[in-house]
Amino acid sequence: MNTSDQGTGGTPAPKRKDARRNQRTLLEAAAAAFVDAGVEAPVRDIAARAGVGMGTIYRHFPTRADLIIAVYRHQVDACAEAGPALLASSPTPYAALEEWIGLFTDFLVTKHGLAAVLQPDHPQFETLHASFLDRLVPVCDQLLDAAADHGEIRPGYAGIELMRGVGNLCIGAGTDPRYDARRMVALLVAGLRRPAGNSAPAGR
Amino acid sequence: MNTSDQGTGGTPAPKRKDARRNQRTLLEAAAAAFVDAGVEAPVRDIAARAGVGMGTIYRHFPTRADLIIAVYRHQVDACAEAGPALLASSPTPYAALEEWIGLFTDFLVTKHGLAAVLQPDHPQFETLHASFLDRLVPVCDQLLDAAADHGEIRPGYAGIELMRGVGNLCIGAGTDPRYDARRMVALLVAGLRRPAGNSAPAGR
Amino acid sequence: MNTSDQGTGGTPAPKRKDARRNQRTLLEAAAAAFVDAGVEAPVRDIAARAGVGMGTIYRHFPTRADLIIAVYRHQVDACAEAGPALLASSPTPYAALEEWIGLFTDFLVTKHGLAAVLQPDHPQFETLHASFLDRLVPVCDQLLDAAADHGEIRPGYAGIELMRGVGNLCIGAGTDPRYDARRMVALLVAGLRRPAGNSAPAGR
Amino acid sequence: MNTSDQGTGGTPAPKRKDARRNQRTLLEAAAAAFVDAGVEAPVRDIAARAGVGMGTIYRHFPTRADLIIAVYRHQVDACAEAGPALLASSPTPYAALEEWIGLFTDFLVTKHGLAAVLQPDHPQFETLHASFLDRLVPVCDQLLDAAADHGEIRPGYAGIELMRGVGNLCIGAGTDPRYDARRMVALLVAGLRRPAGNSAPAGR
DNA sequence: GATGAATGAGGGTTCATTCAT
DNA sequence: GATGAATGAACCCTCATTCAT
Repeated sequence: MNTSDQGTGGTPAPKRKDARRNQRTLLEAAAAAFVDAGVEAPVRDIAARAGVGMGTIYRHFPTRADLIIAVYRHQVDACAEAGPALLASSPTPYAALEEWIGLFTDFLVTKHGLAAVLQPDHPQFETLHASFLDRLVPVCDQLLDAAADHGEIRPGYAGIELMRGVGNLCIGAGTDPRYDARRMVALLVAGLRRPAGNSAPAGR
Repeated sequence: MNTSDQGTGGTPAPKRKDARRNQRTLLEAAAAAFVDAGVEAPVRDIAARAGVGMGTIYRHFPTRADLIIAVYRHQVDACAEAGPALLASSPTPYAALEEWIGLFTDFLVTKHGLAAVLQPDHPQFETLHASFLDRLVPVCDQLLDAAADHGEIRPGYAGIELMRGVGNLCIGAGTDPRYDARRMVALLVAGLRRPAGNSAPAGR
Repeated sequence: MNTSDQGTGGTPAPKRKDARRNQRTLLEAAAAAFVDAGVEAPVRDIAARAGVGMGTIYRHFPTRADLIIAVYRHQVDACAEAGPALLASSPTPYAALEEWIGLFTDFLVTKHGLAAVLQPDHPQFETLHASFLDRLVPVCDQLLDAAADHGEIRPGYAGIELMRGVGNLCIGAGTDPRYDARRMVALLVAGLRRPAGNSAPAGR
Repeated sequence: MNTSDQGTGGTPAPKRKDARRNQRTLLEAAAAAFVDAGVEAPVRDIAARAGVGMGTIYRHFPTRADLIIAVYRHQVDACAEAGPALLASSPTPYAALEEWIGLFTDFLVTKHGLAAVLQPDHPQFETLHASFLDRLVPVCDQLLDAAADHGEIRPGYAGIELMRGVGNLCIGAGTDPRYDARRMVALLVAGLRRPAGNSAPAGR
């Protein structure tokens, strides 16, 4: 596994040292701007925070999706890697699933505005959508399968839908004190549990 | 008691026949525009669809919130009224809850873009938020209470959070065939069920 | 002198009694609106104050100039009529002039925004300009001539320019406590006085 | 000490050569537009005249007040600087005052539409008002004081009111051949003269 | 490479004026 | 005649994106 940033896709790391430093500055500035103004923060603002010109941003990240992906890259990676680890260390697969979904939820909830990005509204965001989910969905699938095999949850649920569901539940988290995204996510995951006896959720 | 639009409040029906017809046209155009472009669809576009000038929209609906509320008014009313009816006709309160949430979900899923509106991001949307939720939350509370009293679900969940959760799950429904909002909503509602024995969802 | 409003021009008085009442209401509403928002007050506002439709205003006063003229008609008339009276009753023609200019100034200063109307900026306002000045300029000329004949002021100043000057000095009166239009008008009129010996104002 | 525009404050000169040229073009276009359409000339028109996009105007002059100030900056400065010079070179302070007011009048008369700006109507124009008057009023005060000390004029008149008065007299100059603003200004200044014997202007 | 100036589409809002009812 | 609904031109302002320096 080489160190150059080629894994799942994304912008290749630039050669020159100063350019690399520049890119890091940029990502930090973007992350900060995203926190304050959402992932749709004006390019000019991000550039200003980073102390660079707007052109520099466009050079490094031709589309906004590229920038967003890069900003959250590391955290997505960390989350992906946590999956197998949790499966190995948790008492049961379901517990691992709960834990892992919790990690993902924390990630989304903390990063204000990110969740909204997983919406396939804007055409440009397909890239983005794919980039995030391609990395995490297999992990989620693995956890779901393990829990299902273990008889803890009803089978037939795909990682992709669970991820999208959790993502959606996290939209707007933190803006309304009466809405606690984590509680709702917990409810969703609880819904997966094999019911005591009857009354399986229909799903239509 | 005349049939004109006096129910719960909102924009009073205009006097003149043509204006009334116009208002209806407007609402239909807006609904269509919302489906295609979300509730932030440009005023100009909505006016063009309706074949009227922009001023006409501003006359009938001074703020965007007024328009949105008016567009969904009837459906929200219908949904609110369905609650008690279902409670009376269903075998158990939980069944009524399931059914009712299904209605709400259908409403949101069909009206693409509406769900995004329940986000308390934009200040203007407080009005809107209130208008929708004030009407439906009490109904949901009633159903939740009944089901809890009946021992079918765990107590302690508020209508507001469930509504928000369901609303969120419906965001972007229909844009991705792999994501079925109704399935996820069903899962969420299933999560409310009193667990057979152990392992209550934590909720943090 | 007959009572029907035909003197200097303007809208002929309508025949029916209710229409005449309507017109009075309109003028009062317009006057009030002009005080609050200047002579450019939105037609809709004036109509609303008068409790009539906008169409009614357009019927009675096809152009804004017509309305403005009508609103100030009586006061302009009164001012015009005061000229000869003052000339007859004042100790000297100059005193009459001072007094009369004072009346005119009071009229303009009180009627916020009117002064700005005497500006020949907007083409439409020629009508207006003429209407006001045609009535008052001869009076002013008469007073100037009398004072000049009496040796109290330097000859060669026309009523039209003095009126315009006074009108201009009244623009914006009342918006800035440091600017007292009446003081400046008094200065202007004082400037007309035949100088003791030397240094006649050049005028370039 | 470089020549770039750092004097009294205002918009800093941009770094790039093309931007600087652009700014000049803009100022000329704005000046021309102001002459034709007043200081409220549409941003689009000014931009079109200058052959630039509207954004360019907003970049250089974020508010309309900034633009207006910049347009008249140099001339206001020149006028301000002329005051002390005239005082030094003129035979008497009153002569200097006459001369200086003449300069100010020429400035206003030539720049049709500027005078209207000194009206404190629109809130935004406070900035503007201040910017112009803060520069010139002290000069005028100095001249008034000198003339008063010299016994040439009656004391008690403030620069601010004289400036406003002159400004007002210049409104609409050049649109009506029968109105010569310079003549009226001369009259106003003549009114300041200590009267031969009696009859001081009242001022109310 | 980096910069940030310039562009201009895009969206909101107001209000004089016309004209169906 | 009176009404007030509808029209749409005219403005304002923002910001993604390009490209000269």
